[in-house]
Amino acid sequence: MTGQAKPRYQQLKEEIIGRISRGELKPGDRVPSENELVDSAGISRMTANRVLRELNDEGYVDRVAGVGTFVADFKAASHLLEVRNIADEIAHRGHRHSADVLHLAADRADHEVAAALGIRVRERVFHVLIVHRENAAPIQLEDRYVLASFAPDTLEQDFRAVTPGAYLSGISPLQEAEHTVRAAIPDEPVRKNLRMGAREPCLLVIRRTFAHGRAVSFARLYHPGNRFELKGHYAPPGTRPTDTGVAIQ
Amino acid sequence: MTGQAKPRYQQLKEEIIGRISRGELKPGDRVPSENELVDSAGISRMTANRVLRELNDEGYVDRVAGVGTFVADFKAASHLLEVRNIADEIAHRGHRHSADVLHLAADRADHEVAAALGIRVRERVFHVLIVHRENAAPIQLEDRYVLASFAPDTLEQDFRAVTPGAYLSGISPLQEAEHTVRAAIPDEPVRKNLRMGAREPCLLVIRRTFAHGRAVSFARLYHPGNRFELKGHYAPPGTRPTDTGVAIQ
DNA sequence: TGCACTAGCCTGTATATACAACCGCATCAA
DNA sequence: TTGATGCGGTTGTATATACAGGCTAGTGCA
Repeated sequence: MTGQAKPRYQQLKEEIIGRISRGELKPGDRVPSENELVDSAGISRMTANRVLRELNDEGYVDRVAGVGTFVADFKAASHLLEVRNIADEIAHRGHRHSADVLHLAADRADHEVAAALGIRVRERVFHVLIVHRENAAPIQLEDRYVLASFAPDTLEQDFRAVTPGAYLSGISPLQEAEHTVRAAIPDEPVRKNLRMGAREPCLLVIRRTFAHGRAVSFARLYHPGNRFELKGHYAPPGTRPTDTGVAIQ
Repeated sequence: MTGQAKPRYQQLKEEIIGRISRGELKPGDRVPSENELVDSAGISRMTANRVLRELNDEGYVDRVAGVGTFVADFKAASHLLEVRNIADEIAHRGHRHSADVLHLAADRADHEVAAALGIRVRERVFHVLIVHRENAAPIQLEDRYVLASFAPDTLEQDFRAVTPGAYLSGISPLQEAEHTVRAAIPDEPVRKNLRMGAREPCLLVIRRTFAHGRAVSFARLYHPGNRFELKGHYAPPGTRPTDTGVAIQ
């Protein structure tokens, strides 16, 4: 009824991915070598090689000949998941990033937030509101809700120094993301915080990120339409695509 | 001087990818089987298997046990490359797609178009302007320039039936895309064609697609901000991400 | 102390072989 | 005519083996 036995290389891949996503193996940790898998799992080295090679191809681990196999940093994936950390993005252009935390508290989920995070209405969630600036010009208003059980230390963070996205990635690799991009006319508070003109449109990115198979964060990212654009580049399969948010020059 | 000999499996992969991208092998065509590669390339079957398996993983080919290996339809990739064919997208929602061709001619490239396509200013390019509708409501204004040498039959196409994106994909698989997303206030002609209100923002997608390593098409896609949004979902590595454009309900 | 070398582990590639499952088609039997 | 059978080609998986090349730590020599 349940179906065929999965191939062994697939079973072992899933077991290792499971260990990574449950946090038993963290970025930088050593993964069993081919020979260790041969001994522990009773498979041939070619099969062990396939397990680790495919995990490498899929970005879960990094392999270094002569050294070993290690759980990958999830930075590359974060490009996709976070439209790249906005602080890194700004630094990459040689500009200066600064941020102000306008709000940081445990609030109650409204209907929209509850639906997005899969929790009950009025359940406790961490809520943070941050303005990000590039060389003093406001470029993003981040309105984010975080599942309290996922990141219990949220209220102690200094989000001027570490963006919420980076903080969340550090807790556990964010494995899945869903985002929606809209053009909209911002309401008064948003317009004020972004120093936008009266009838200027904004680019609104609504994002949910997932870890351990459930939504852990829900964010609305507002960007001034005349100073910001999203760029994406899709390269042929086999190479890694990149997505970035950039300020219009 | 030139460097290491590449591994044979890699050489063979590149040779087959080359045949696909030069159009010698078209979607649906049969790719040499593992045993044929064993004979023709003088390699072992395990190596031939790796060649075809990785091409399959990277989406270049489809493999069917007991039948053979065939060049893949590039539909899946087109989701990424074309923000999914808008006609398919609308049909997928059970709605009716219609389109009007407002302009279809060989025009001269201005500076922006010339730069985007890597041609000289005033060089001849095909220019097409189309309004796409979902159940009679205009949802996209497509302002596209196509490299004449790439698609010489452009002027004979009926773009009410086949979208330019689908037409171009049929000529040769589009292998690479670059896009920019902005929020903007449309100018008068765009606003009129999309039946948009006076101060309504639009979501503007600017896209270049590449084939054979060069830009072949440049398009500006305008969408009414209150009726359209872009959705993306990034799944864990190993699964294929999808990107779609959807109308707001 | 400092340096060169080597042993040992690791990944990367490649071969030869084996068995299972799947598919299409031709052949054969009812 | 219809249905069943089997064969050959194809992919999918797995093993055992081999050699090359990279890296590290420790050994031993100067």
